[in-house]
Amino acid sequence: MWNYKLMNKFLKEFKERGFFYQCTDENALSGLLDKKRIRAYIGFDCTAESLHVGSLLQIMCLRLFQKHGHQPIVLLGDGTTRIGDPSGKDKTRKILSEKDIKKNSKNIEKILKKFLDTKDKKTKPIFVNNYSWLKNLNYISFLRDIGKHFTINKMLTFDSVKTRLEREQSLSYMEFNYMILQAYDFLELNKKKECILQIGGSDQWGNIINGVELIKRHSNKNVFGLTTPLITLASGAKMGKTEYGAIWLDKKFLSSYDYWQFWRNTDDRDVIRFLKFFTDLSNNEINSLDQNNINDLKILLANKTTEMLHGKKDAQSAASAAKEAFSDNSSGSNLPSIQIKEDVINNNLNIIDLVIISKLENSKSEIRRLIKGNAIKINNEIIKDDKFNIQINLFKNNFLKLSIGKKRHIKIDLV
RNA sequence: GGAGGGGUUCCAGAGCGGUCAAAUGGGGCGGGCUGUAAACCCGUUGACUUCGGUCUUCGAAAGUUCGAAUCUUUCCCCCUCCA
Repeated sequence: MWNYKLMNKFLKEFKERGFFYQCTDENALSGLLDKKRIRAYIGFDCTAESLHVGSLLQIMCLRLFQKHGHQPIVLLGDGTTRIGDPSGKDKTRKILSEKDIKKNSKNIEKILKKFLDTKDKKTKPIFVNNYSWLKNLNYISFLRDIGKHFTINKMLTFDSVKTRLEREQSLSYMEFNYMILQAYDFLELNKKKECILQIGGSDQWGNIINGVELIKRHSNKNVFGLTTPLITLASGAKMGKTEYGAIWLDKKFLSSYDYWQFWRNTDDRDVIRFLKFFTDLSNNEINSLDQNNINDLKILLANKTTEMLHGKKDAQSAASAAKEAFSDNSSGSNLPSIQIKEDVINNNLNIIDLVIISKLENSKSEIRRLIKGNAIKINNEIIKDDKFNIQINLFKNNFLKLSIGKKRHIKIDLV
Protein backbone atom coordinates (compact mmCIF):
# COMPACT_ATOMS: atom_id res chain seq x y z
CA MET A 1 0.00 0.00 0.00
CA TRP A 2 1.13 3.48 -0.42
CA ASN A 3 0.49 6.78 1.10
CA TYR A 4 -1.51 9.16 -1.02
CA LYS A 5 -0.05 12.17 0.71
CA LEU A 6 3.46 11.11 -0.10
CA MET A 7 2.68 10.50 -3.69
CA ASN A 8 4.59 12.49 -6.22
CA LYS A 9 2.80 15.68 -7.16
CA PHE A 10 2.55 14.85 -10.80
CA LEU A 11 1.09 11.45 -10.14
CA LYS A 12 -1.22 12.87 -7.56
CA GLU A 13 -2.66 15.41 -9.94
CA PHE A 14 -2.69 12.80 -12.67
CA LYS A 15 -4.94 10.69 -10.49
CA GLU A 16 -7.07 13.52 -9.19
CA ARG A 17 -7.91 14.62 -12.67
CA GLY A 18 -8.91 11.15 -13.72
CA PHE A 19 -6.03 10.41 -16.05
CA PHE A 20 -4.86 7.35 -14.21
CA TYR A 21 -5.73 3.87 -15.34
CA GLN A 22 -2.78 1.57 -14.77
CA CYS A 23 0.88 1.77 -13.92
CA THR A 24 3.60 -0.83 -13.95
CA ASP A 25 5.02 0.25 -10.60
CA GLU A 26 3.49 3.35 -9.08
CA ASN A 27 5.63 3.46 -5.99
CA ALA A 28 8.92 3.24 -7.76
CA LEU A 29 7.79 5.69 -10.40
CA SER A 30 6.55 8.13 -7.80
CA GLY A 31 9.88 8.00 -6.00
CA LEU A 32 11.77 8.58 -9.18
CA LEU A 33 9.58 11.48 -10.23
CA ASP A 34 10.30 13.12 -6.90
CA LYS A 35 14.01 12.67 -7.21
CA LYS A 36 14.75 14.08 -10.61
CA ARG A 37 13.51 15.40 -13.88
CA ILE A 38 12.62 12.51 -16.09
CA ARG A 39 11.54 12.04 -19.66
CA ALA A 40 8.38 10.31 -20.75
CA TYR A 41 7.06 9.65 -24.17
CA ILE A 42 3.83 9.15 -25.98
CA GLY A 43 3.70 7.87 -29.50
CA PHE A 44 1.39 9.35 -32.08
CA ASP A 45 0.22 7.64 -35.18
CA CYS A 46 0.57 9.52 -38.42
CA THR A 47 -2.44 8.06 -40.11
CA ALA A 48 -4.17 11.39 -40.62
CA GLU A 49 -3.04 14.88 -41.39
CA SER A 50 -4.34 16.17 -38.11
CA LEU A 51 -4.95 14.78 -34.67
CA HIS A 52 -8.47 14.89 -33.37
CA VAL A 53 -10.02 15.19 -29.97
CA GLY A 54 -9.52 11.48 -29.43
CA SER A 55 -5.80 12.17 -28.94
CA LEU A 56 -6.32 15.18 -26.74
CA LEU A 57 -6.23 13.24 -23.49
CA GLN A 58 -2.76 11.97 -24.35
CA ILE A 59 -1.64 15.44 -25.23
CA MET A 60 -2.95 16.75 -21.94
CA CYS A 61 -0.92 14.07 -20.16
CA LEU A 62 2.23 15.43 -21.67
CA ARG A 63 1.18 18.95 -20.83
CA LEU A 64 0.62 18.01 -17.21
CA PHE A 65 3.87 16.10 -17.10
CA GLN A 66 5.67 19.15 -18.38
CA LYS A 67 3.88 21.44 -15.96
CA HIS A 68 5.42 19.42 -13.15
CA GLY A 69 8.88 20.10 -14.45
CA HIS A 70 9.50 17.00 -16.48
CA GLN A 71 10.37 16.73 -20.11
CA PRO A 72 7.99 15.15 -22.61
CA ILE A 73 9.10 13.29 -25.67
CA VAL A 74 6.75 13.15 -28.61
CA LEU A 75 7.32 10.14 -30.76
CA LEU A 76 6.00 10.54 -34.24
CA GLY A 77 5.30 7.11 -35.57
CA ASP A 78 6.35 7.57 -39.17
CA GLY A 79 7.92 4.16 -39.17
CA THR A 80 5.24 2.26 -37.34
CA THR A 81 2.49 3.96 -39.30
CA ARG A 82 3.91 2.10 -42.25
CA ILE A 83 2.95 -1.09 -40.48
CA GLY A 84 -0.32 -0.25 -38.76
CA ASP A 85 -1.22 -0.98 -35.18
CA PRO A 86 -3.65 -3.89 -35.03
CA SER A 87 -4.86 -2.92 -31.54
CA GLY A 88 -8.57 -2.51 -31.45
CA LYS A 89 -9.01 -3.06 -35.10
CA ASP A 90 -10.79 -5.81 -36.91
CA LYS A 91 -9.14 -5.29 -40.16
CA THR A 92 -5.84 -4.31 -41.56
CA ARG A 93 -6.08 -0.70 -42.40
CA LYS A 94 -4.98 0.97 -45.51
CA ILE A 95 -1.31 1.55 -45.71
CA LEU A 96 -0.49 5.13 -46.49
CA SER A 97 2.10 6.34 -48.90
CA GLU A 98 5.39 7.55 -47.49
CA LYS A 99 4.73 11.01 -48.76
CA ASP A 100 1.43 11.23 -46.92
CA ILE A 101 2.92 9.92 -43.73
CA LYS A 102 5.64 12.51 -43.83
CA LYS A 103 3.17 15.28 -44.41
CA ASN A 104 1.01 14.01 -41.59
CA SER A 105 3.76 13.79 -39.04
CA LYS A 106 4.91 17.30 -39.83
CA ASN A 107 1.49 18.70 -39.26
CA ILE A 108 0.96 16.68 -36.12
CA GLU A 109 4.15 18.08 -34.69
CA LYS A 110 2.81 21.54 -35.32
CA ILE A 111 -0.37 20.79 -33.44
CA LEU A 112 1.46 19.37 -30.46
CA LYS A 113 3.57 22.46 -30.20
CA LYS A 114 0.43 24.42 -29.48
CA PHE A 115 -0.18 22.42 -26.35
CA LEU A 116 3.34 22.13 -25.06
CA ASP A 117 5.66 24.80 -23.78
CA THR A 118 8.54 25.12 -26.19
CA LYS A 119 10.29 27.98 -24.41
CA ASP A 120 11.70 26.41 -21.27
CA LYS A 121 14.94 24.75 -22.29
CA LYS A 122 14.79 22.16 -19.55
CA THR A 123 11.35 20.89 -20.27
CA LYS A 124 10.70 21.71 -23.88
CA PRO A 125 9.34 18.75 -25.79
CA ILE A 126 11.68 16.55 -27.74
CA PHE A 127 10.30 15.47 -31.06
CA VAL A 128 11.59 12.23 -32.45
CA ASN A 129 10.55 10.14 -35.35
CA ASN A 130 10.86 6.41 -35.16
CA TYR A 131 11.46 6.14 -38.88
CA SER A 132 14.93 7.40 -38.19
CA TRP A 133 15.90 4.18 -36.45
CA LEU A 134 13.41 1.78 -37.97
CA LYS A 135 14.38 2.46 -41.55
CA ASN A 136 17.87 1.11 -41.21
CA LEU A 137 17.20 -1.98 -39.19
CA ASN A 138 19.02 -5.00 -40.32
CA TYR A 139 16.68 -7.93 -40.28
CA ILE A 140 19.09 -10.57 -39.10
CA SER A 141 20.69 -8.55 -36.38
CA PHE A 142 17.31 -7.25 -35.27
CA LEU A 143 16.03 -10.78 -34.89
CA ARG A 144 19.13 -11.83 -32.98
CA ASP A 145 19.28 -8.80 -30.79
CA ILE A 146 15.63 -7.99 -30.21
CA GLY A 147 13.57 -10.85 -31.56
CA LYS A 148 15.08 -13.34 -29.19
CA HIS A 149 13.44 -11.55 -26.28
CA PHE A 150 9.96 -12.18 -27.56
CA THR A 151 8.19 -15.48 -27.40
CA ILE A 152 5.41 -16.25 -29.76
CA ASN A 153 3.60 -17.90 -26.87
CA LYS A 154 3.42 -14.62 -25.07
CA MET A 155 2.68 -12.52 -28.09
CA LEU A 156 -0.32 -14.66 -28.85
CA THR A 157 -1.81 -13.78 -25.50
CA PHE A 158 -2.00 -10.06 -26.17
CA ASP A 159 -5.46 -8.74 -26.76
CA SER A 160 -4.61 -7.09 -30.02
CA VAL A 161 -3.53 -10.43 -31.39
CA LYS A 162 -5.94 -12.62 -29.49
CA THR A 163 -9.10 -10.90 -30.59
CA ARG A 164 -8.07 -11.05 -34.19
CA LEU A 165 -7.36 -14.73 -33.93
CA GLU A 166 -10.52 -15.46 -31.99
CA ARG A 167 -12.62 -13.71 -34.52
CA GLU A 168 -10.70 -15.51 -37.17
CA GLN A 169 -9.83 -12.26 -38.81
CA SER A 170 -6.59 -12.42 -40.57
CA LEU A 171 -3.62 -10.77 -38.98
CA SER A 172 -0.70 -10.29 -41.24
CA TYR A 173 2.82 -11.02 -40.16
CA MET A 174 3.56 -7.38 -40.77
CA GLU A 175 0.99 -6.25 -38.23
CA PHE A 176 1.99 -8.98 -35.86
CA ASN A 177 5.35 -7.26 -35.68
CA TYR A 178 3.90 -3.94 -34.67
CA MET A 179 4.19 -4.63 -30.97
CA ILE A 180 7.81 -5.58 -31.32
CA LEU A 181 8.55 -2.36 -33.12
CA GLN A 182 6.77 -0.32 -30.50
CA ALA A 183 8.73 -2.08 -27.79
CA TYR A 184 11.84 -1.37 -29.75
CA ASP A 185 10.93 2.31 -29.94
CA PHE A 186 10.90 2.45 -26.19
CA LEU A 187 14.27 0.75 -26.05
CA GLU A 188 15.72 3.23 -28.51
CA LEU A 189 14.29 6.18 -26.62
CA ASN A 190 15.67 4.76 -23.43
CA LYS A 191 19.11 4.39 -24.93
CA LYS A 192 19.19 7.63 -26.87
CA LYS A 193 17.12 9.94 -24.71
CA GLU A 194 17.09 8.30 -21.31
CA CYS A 195 13.38 8.01 -21.52
CA ILE A 196 12.06 5.91 -18.67
CA LEU A 197 8.32 6.19 -19.00
CA GLN A 198 5.84 5.50 -21.71
CA ILE A 199 2.34 6.87 -21.40
CA GLY A 200 -0.58 5.79 -23.51
CA GLY A 201 -4.23 4.88 -23.62
CA SER A 202 -5.25 1.70 -21.87
CA ASP A 203 -5.47 -0.02 -25.23
CA GLN A 204 -1.72 0.44 -25.46
CA TRP A 205 -1.01 -1.42 -22.23
CA GLY A 206 0.14 -4.56 -23.94
CA ASN A 207 2.45 -2.70 -26.25
CA ILE A 208 3.83 -0.66 -23.39
CA ILE A 209 4.50 -3.69 -21.21
CA ASN A 210 6.40 -5.23 -24.08
CA GLY A 211 8.69 -2.25 -24.16
CA VAL A 212 9.21 -2.30 -20.43
CA GLU A 213 10.09 -5.97 -20.50
CA LEU A 214 12.30 -5.66 -23.52
CA ILE A 215 14.35 -2.97 -21.81
CA LYS A 216 14.59 -5.09 -18.71
CA ARG A 217 15.87 -8.06 -20.65
CA HIS A 218 17.99 -6.22 -23.11
CA SER A 219 19.54 -3.51 -20.95
CA ASN A 220 18.61 -4.70 -17.49
CA LYS A 221 17.01 -1.39 -16.66
CA ASN A 222 13.73 -0.65 -14.97
CA VAL A 223 11.41 1.59 -16.87
CA PHE A 224 7.73 2.34 -16.48
CA GLY A 225 4.42 2.31 -18.24
CA LEU A 226 1.44 4.44 -17.38
CA THR A 227 -1.95 4.36 -19.03
CA THR A 228 -5.02 6.51 -19.19
CA PRO A 229 -8.57 5.23 -19.40
CA LEU A 230 -10.23 5.23 -22.75
CA ILE A 231 -12.75 7.96 -22.44
CA THR A 232 -16.19 7.40 -23.72
CA LEU A 233 -18.90 9.98 -23.63
CA ALA A 234 -21.79 9.66 -21.23
CA SER A 235 -23.82 8.66 -24.25
CA GLY A 236 -21.51 5.72 -24.76
CA ALA A 237 -20.00 7.02 -27.94
CA LYS A 238 -16.29 7.21 -28.51
CA MET A 239 -14.74 10.57 -28.02
CA GLY A 240 -13.66 12.49 -31.04
CA LYS A 241 -16.19 11.74 -33.69
CA THR A 242 -19.48 13.45 -34.15
CA GLU A 243 -22.14 13.77 -36.77
CA TYR A 244 -20.02 16.19 -38.73
CA GLY A 245 -17.01 13.95 -38.64
CA ALA A 246 -13.95 14.05 -36.47
CA ILE A 247 -13.25 16.97 -34.17
CA TRP A 248 -9.93 17.96 -35.65
CA LEU A 249 -7.33 19.94 -33.81
CA ASP A 250 -6.47 21.91 -36.88
CA LYS A 251 -8.25 24.97 -38.18
CA LYS A 252 -7.83 23.72 -41.70
CA PHE A 253 -10.22 20.89 -40.95
CA LEU A 254 -12.39 22.36 -38.24
CA SER A 255 -12.91 26.02 -37.59
CA SER A 256 -12.36 27.40 -34.13
CA TYR A 257 -16.05 28.22 -34.04
CA ASP A 258 -16.98 24.59 -34.60
CA TYR A 259 -14.38 23.47 -32.12
CA TRP A 260 -15.90 25.78 -29.56
CA GLN A 261 -19.34 24.43 -30.41
CA PHE A 262 -18.18 20.87 -29.89
CA TRP A 263 -17.29 21.64 -26.30
CA ARG A 264 -20.31 23.82 -25.77
CA ASN A 265 -22.47 20.81 -26.68
CA THR A 266 -20.91 18.51 -24.13
CA ASP A 267 -23.30 16.19 -22.35
CA ASP A 268 -24.17 17.47 -18.86
CA ARG A 269 -22.76 14.36 -17.31
CA ASP A 270 -19.38 14.87 -18.93
CA VAL A 271 -18.76 18.52 -18.14
CA ILE A 272 -16.87 18.25 -14.86
CA ARG A 273 -14.84 15.32 -16.07
CA PHE A 274 -13.88 17.21 -19.19
CA LEU A 275 -12.93 20.33 -17.29
CA LYS A 276 -10.48 18.17 -15.39
CA PHE A 277 -9.16 16.49 -18.47
CA PHE A 278 -8.99 19.30 -20.92
CA THR A 279 -8.43 22.56 -19.11
CA ASP A 280 -5.73 23.96 -16.86
CA LEU A 281 -8.18 24.93 -14.16
CA SER A 282 -6.99 23.46 -10.91
CA ASN A 283 -8.83 20.62 -9.37
CA ASN A 284 -9.89 22.82 -6.50
CA GLU A 285 -11.25 25.46 -8.79
CA ILE A 286 -13.23 22.88 -10.67
CA ASN A 287 -14.61 21.29 -7.57
CA SER A 288 -15.82 24.60 -6.26
CA LEU A 289 -17.68 25.54 -9.43
CA ASP A 290 -21.39 26.02 -9.19
CA GLN A 291 -22.87 23.06 -10.98
CA ASN A 292 -26.36 24.47 -10.97
CA ASN A 293 -25.43 26.62 -13.90
CA ILE A 294 -24.29 23.79 -16.04
CA ASN A 295 -24.55 25.85 -19.21
CA ASP A 296 -22.12 28.38 -17.84
CA LEU A 297 -19.70 25.58 -17.16
CA LYS A 298 -20.04 24.37 -20.72
CA ILE A 299 -19.20 27.84 -21.93
CA LEU A 300 -16.24 27.90 -19.60
CA LEU A 301 -15.12 24.55 -20.96
CA ALA A 302 -15.52 25.72 -24.53
CA ASN A 303 -13.64 28.93 -23.85
CA LYS A 304 -10.73 27.25 -22.12
CA THR A 305 -10.28 24.45 -24.60
CA THR A 306 -10.57 26.72 -27.61
CA GLU A 307 -8.22 29.21 -26.10
CA MET A 308 -5.63 26.53 -25.46
CA LEU A 309 -5.68 25.35 -29.04
CA HIS A 310 -6.56 28.37 -31.13
CA GLY A 311 -5.76 31.27 -28.85
CA LYS A 312 -7.69 33.77 -26.84
CA LYS A 313 -8.89 35.80 -29.76
CA ASP A 314 -10.47 32.86 -31.52
CA ALA A 315 -12.07 31.67 -28.35
CA GLN A 316 -13.62 35.04 -27.73
CA SER A 317 -14.96 35.48 -31.20
CA ALA A 318 -16.33 31.96 -31.19
CA ALA A 319 -18.05 32.69 -27.91
CA SER A 320 -19.59 35.91 -29.09
CA ALA A 321 -20.58 34.40 -32.42
CA ALA A 322 -22.30 31.61 -30.56
CA LYS A 323 -24.05 34.00 -28.27
CA GLU A 324 -25.43 35.84 -31.23
CA ALA A 325 -26.28 32.83 -33.27
CA PHE A 326 -28.40 31.32 -30.58
CA SER A 327 -30.27 34.37 -29.50
CA ASP A 328 -33.45 34.46 -31.52
CA ASN A 329 -33.27 37.79 -33.18
CA SER A 330 -29.62 38.27 -33.72
CA SER A 331 -28.37 39.62 -36.98
CA GLY A 332 -25.49 37.19 -36.94
CA SER A 333 -22.84 39.80 -37.55
CA ASN A 334 -20.21 37.80 -35.67
CA LEU A 335 -20.80 34.51 -37.39
CA PRO A 336 -18.28 32.77 -39.58
CA SER A 337 -18.89 34.12 -43.03
CA ILE A 338 -18.56 33.55 -46.72
CA GLN A 339 -18.74 36.08 -49.50
CA ILE A 340 -21.04 36.29 -52.44
CA LYS A 341 -20.89 38.61 -55.42
CA GLU A 342 -23.73 40.96 -56.04
CA ASP A 343 -24.24 39.93 -59.64
CA VAL A 344 -24.79 36.34 -58.54
CA ILE A 345 -27.82 37.56 -56.64
CA ASN A 346 -29.09 39.55 -59.56
CA ASN A 347 -28.98 36.44 -61.60
CA ASN A 348 -32.06 34.87 -60.05
CA LEU A 349 -30.48 32.98 -57.23
CA ASN A 350 -32.87 30.80 -55.29
CA ILE A 351 -32.70 29.50 -51.78
CA ILE A 352 -31.40 26.07 -52.75
CA ASP A 353 -28.49 27.54 -54.65
CA LEU A 354 -27.72 29.85 -51.78
CA VAL A 355 -27.46 26.94 -49.37
CA ILE A 356 -25.22 25.11 -51.82
CA ILE A 357 -22.98 28.16 -52.08
CA SER A 358 -22.86 28.40 -48.31
CA LYS A 359 -21.59 24.80 -48.21
CA LEU A 360 -23.89 24.09 -45.29
CA GLU A 361 -25.42 21.31 -47.38
CA ASN A 362 -24.52 19.92 -50.74
CA SER A 363 -27.51 17.87 -51.76
CA LYS A 364 -30.42 19.67 -53.35
CA SER A 365 -32.79 16.90 -52.35
CA GLU A 366 -31.68 17.26 -48.77
CA ILE A 367 -32.17 20.99 -48.90
CA ARG A 368 -35.69 20.52 -50.24
CA ARG A 369 -36.41 18.15 -47.40
CA LEU A 370 -35.06 20.63 -44.90
CA ILE A 371 -37.27 23.37 -46.33
CA LYS A 372 -40.28 21.09 -45.98
CA GLY A 373 -39.31 20.55 -42.36
CA ASN A 374 -39.15 24.29 -41.65
CA ALA A 375 -35.44 24.02 -40.98
CA ILE A 376 -34.09 26.76 -43.19
CA LYS A 377 -34.12 30.38 -42.20
CA ILE A 378 -32.87 33.63 -43.63
CA ASN A 379 -32.47 36.38 -41.10
CA ASN A 380 -34.42 34.26 -38.64
CA GLU A 381 -37.40 33.93 -40.98
CA ILE A 382 -38.42 30.42 -41.96
CA ILE A 383 -38.26 29.82 -45.68
CA LYS A 384 -41.22 27.73 -46.77
CA ASP A 385 -40.82 27.74 -50.51
CA ASP A 386 -37.98 25.91 -52.16
CA LYS A 387 -38.17 28.34 -55.04
CA PHE A 388 -37.74 31.32 -52.80
CA ASN A 389 -35.74 33.94 -54.62
CA ILE A 390 -32.87 35.72 -52.97
CA GLN A 391 -33.35 39.47 -53.24
CA ILE A 392 -30.72 42.07 -52.64
CA ASN A 393 -32.83 43.70 -49.98
CA LEU A 394 -32.42 40.64 -47.76
CA PHE A 395 -28.90 41.82 -47.16
CA LYS A 396 -29.06 44.26 -44.29
CA ASN A 397 -25.80 46.11 -43.87
CA ASN A 398 -24.49 44.03 -46.73
CA PHE A 399 -24.96 40.63 -45.15
CA LEU A 400 -27.61 38.08 -44.37
CA LYS A 401 -27.80 35.27 -41.88
CA LEU A 402 -28.55 31.83 -43.21
CA SER A 403 -29.51 29.10 -40.76
CA ILE A 404 -30.13 25.39 -41.01
CA GLY A 405 -31.77 24.00 -37.97
CA LYS A 406 -30.86 25.45 -34.64
CA LYS A 407 -27.16 24.94 -34.77
CA ARG A 408 -25.84 25.71 -38.17
CA HIS A 409 -25.59 29.36 -39.03
CA ILE A 410 -23.52 31.30 -41.48
CA LYS A 411 -23.17 34.90 -42.43
CA ILE A 412 -23.19 35.69 -46.10
CA ASP A 413 -21.46 38.89 -47.09
CA LEU A 414 -22.36 40.76 -50.21
CA VAL A 415 -19.37 42.02 -52.14
C1' G B 1 -6.62 -29.35 -52.61
C1' G B 2 -12.13 -31.03 -51.43
C1' A B 3 -17.24 -29.72 -49.51
C1' G B 4 -20.49 -25.94 -48.14
C1' G B 5 -22.10 -20.60 -46.64
C1' G B 6 -21.88 -15.59 -47.95
C1' G B 7 -20.86 -10.38 -50.26
C1' U B 8 -27.57 -5.66 -50.03
C1' U B 9 -28.30 1.36 -49.23
C1' C B 10 -23.79 5.05 -43.17
C1' C B 11 -23.75 0.27 -39.88
C1' A B 12 -26.26 -4.25 -38.54
C1' G B 13 -29.57 -7.09 -41.16
C1' A B 14 -34.30 -8.81 -44.15
C1' G B 15 -35.60 -9.57 -49.22
C1' C B 16 -34.69 -14.28 -53.12
C1' G B 17 -38.45 -12.82 -60.76
C1' G B 18 -42.65 -7.68 -61.02
C1' U B 19 -46.39 -4.37 -55.80
C1' C B 20 -38.10 -2.85 -54.33
C1' A B 21 -34.89 3.19 -53.94
C1' A B 22 -35.34 -2.14 -51.17
C1' A B 23 -38.57 -4.51 -44.38
C1' U B 24 -36.70 -3.78 -39.38
C1' G B 25 -33.19 -1.86 -35.82
C1' G B 26 -29.11 1.47 -34.91
C1' G B 27 -26.91 5.96 -36.38
C1' G B 28 -27.56 10.77 -38.88
C1' C B 29 -30.57 14.93 -40.08
C1' G B 30 -35.01 18.04 -39.21
C1' G B 31 -39.31 19.32 -36.12
C1' G B 32 -41.65 19.31 -31.00
C1' C B 33 -40.51 19.62 -25.63
C1' U B 34 -36.16 22.06 -23.25
C1' G B 35 -31.14 24.51 -21.50
C1' U B 36 -27.23 24.85 -28.10
C1' A B 37 -27.92 18.92 -22.43
C1' A B 38 -30.26 14.12 -21.54
C1' A B 39 -34.75 11.41 -22.04
C1' C B 40 -39.10 11.22 -24.85
C1' C B 41 -42.53 12.03 -29.21
C1' C B 42 -43.07 12.98 -34.60
C1' G B 43 -41.02 13.32 -39.49
C1' U B 44 -37.07 12.15 -42.71
C1' U B 45 -32.75 9.44 -44.48
C1' G B 46 -29.64 7.60 -53.17
C1' A B 47 -29.42 11.79 -56.79
C1' C B 48 -31.98 15.22 -59.88
C1' U B 49 -36.81 17.34 -60.63
C1' U B 50 -41.01 21.91 -64.34
C1' C B 51 -43.21 17.60 -58.03
C1' G B 52 -45.99 14.54 -63.22
C1' G B 53 -41.70 11.94 -62.93
C1' U B 54 -36.51 10.91 -64.50
C1' C B 55 -31.74 8.76 -63.56
C1' U B 56 -28.05 5.71 -60.76
C1' U B 57 -27.63 1.70 -56.81
C1' C B 58 -28.03 -4.59 -53.98
C1' G B 59 -19.18 -7.53 -54.87
C1' A B 60 -17.58 -7.15 -60.75
C1' A B 61 -18.67 -8.37 -65.75
C1' A B 62 -21.66 -10.83 -69.25
C1' G B 63 -26.36 -13.32 -70.14
C1' U B 64 -31.80 -15.26 -69.69
C1' U B 65 -36.45 -12.43 -69.42
C1' C B 66 -41.53 -7.86 -71.41
C1' G B 67 -39.19 -7.24 -66.42
C1' A B 68 -33.52 -9.14 -62.02
C1' A B 69 -31.06 -7.38 -55.58
C1' U B 70 -33.66 -11.89 -56.78
C1' C B 71 -32.33 -16.93 -62.24
C1' U B 72 -27.58 -18.56 -65.31
C1' U B 73 -22.19 -18.17 -66.42
C1' U B 74 -17.38 -16.35 -65.43
C1' C B 75 -14.37 -13.56 -62.20
C1' C B 76 -12.91 -11.16 -57.43
C1' C B 77 -13.25 -11.17 -52.09
C1' C B 78 -14.77 -13.16 -47.15
C1' C B 79 -16.25 -17.17 -43.85
C1' U B 80 -17.15 -22.48 -42.08
C1' C B 81 -15.84 -27.57 -42.21
C1' C B 82 -12.60 -31.57 -44.10
C1' A B 83 -7.37 -32.62 -45.96
